[in-house]
Amino acid sequence: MNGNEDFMCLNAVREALKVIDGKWAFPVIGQLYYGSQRFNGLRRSLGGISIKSLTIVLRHLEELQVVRRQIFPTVPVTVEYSLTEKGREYRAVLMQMRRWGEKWTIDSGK
Amino acid sequence: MNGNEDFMCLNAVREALKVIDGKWAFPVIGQLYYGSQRFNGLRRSLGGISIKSLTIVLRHLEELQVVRRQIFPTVPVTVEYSLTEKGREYRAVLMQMRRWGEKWTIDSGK
DNA sequence: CAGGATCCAGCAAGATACTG
DNA sequence: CAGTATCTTGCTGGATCCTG
Repeated sequence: MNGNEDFMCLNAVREALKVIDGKWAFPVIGQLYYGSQRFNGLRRSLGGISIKSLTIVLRHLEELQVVRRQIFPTVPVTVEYSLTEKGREYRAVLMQMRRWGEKWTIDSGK
Repeated sequence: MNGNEDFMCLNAVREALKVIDGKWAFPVIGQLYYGSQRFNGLRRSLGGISIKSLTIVLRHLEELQVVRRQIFPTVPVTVEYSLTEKGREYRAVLMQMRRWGEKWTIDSGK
């Protein structure tokens, strides 16, 4: 049996699943594809996200090294969020989702 | 602006995201790639899933037409779950996740 | 501006008991 | 075997107030 290869594969997929875990991870990443943005800019772009939720999802993505956080010592402080190389390459996953979605979605109006 | 194309794209991705929503969707799909299985067979394969959770995730995937449910009028009744074509082709998404995961995961032991 | 801290509602999910 | 029904709990995420 090749259970070990299966295991490696599972771990890799699980790592990818972590990235889009939670209600806001995908919207945030999608927004960051447009370029780096600041905290409150993201809040406005994303519509209804709470301060807490945005903080948490950004910390989470930072931990996964998908998002980079840069602090500029202005007054008041400026913080910019952007995708890392790892994050930009995640686009391949989302594009594959798009292909699948476009092929199989009847998109019944609405 | 091509905001409309963005919108179409977003919808397609969202559709794909629905498939792996929840704690058990991916494990169940992964298990079904091995072939069609019955309810209690799935339960055993998946380890710690509860009856209720398995029921819910299967209904959910059935709704998305990713999983097919077949009933055989034996005594007692036999119910088999398998992936549809739509479900099998979802593998492309998971494989892309795998590629990304293998490229970017340091896999620090553990 | 960019959060931290706290409180709370709602849902996801597990445990258990029962049914055709 | 393949679920349904019910109870309960833990976590997700929103609302609100406060800070450097």
